[in-house]
Amino acid sequence: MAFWLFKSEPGCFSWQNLAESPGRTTAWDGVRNYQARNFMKAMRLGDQGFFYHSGNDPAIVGIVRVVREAYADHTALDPENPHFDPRATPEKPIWEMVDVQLEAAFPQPLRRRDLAAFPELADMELMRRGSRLSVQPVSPEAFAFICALAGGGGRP
DNA sequence: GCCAACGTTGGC
DNA sequence: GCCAACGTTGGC
Repeated sequence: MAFWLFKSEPGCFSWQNLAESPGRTTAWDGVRNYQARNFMKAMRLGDQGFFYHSGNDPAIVGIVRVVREAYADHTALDPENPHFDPRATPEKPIWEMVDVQLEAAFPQPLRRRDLAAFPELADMELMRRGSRLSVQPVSPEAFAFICALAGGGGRP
């Protein structure tokens, strides 16, 4: 079992929607970065990940679970889609996505600036200055540590 | 809004 | 293959 972190801009993808309809499946599409894509390809059914909102006062707001492993991201083929990639073809879609479901919403969002105070989390990719990776691995230790901080919200 | 850091592109 | 220019991300 591996652990991950999914980054989303508030407004771009609604955590609210996800939180209000448990069991709803969401395709994590639109990722156009090779490193992030490769992490998604490495995801396995049942893997868990943090849902992170960037933007103003960025925070981890909960946990999602991978319910479908990587498959072609068809939004790359759609010229109307903001994430359209002219290089993508049905035979070679280039980009992939996974499906996730809400696992737990934290009672309170864990703000990045609060998390930054913990030396235990200093090695997280998220804490690296200038890090822009939108899908990233999280160590089991960091995952458990943050879940414990969240208190009751989630479990590793 | 600012700006540092990043990934990608393209000329050579 | 190098690297400068560019557009974008994301924390503040």
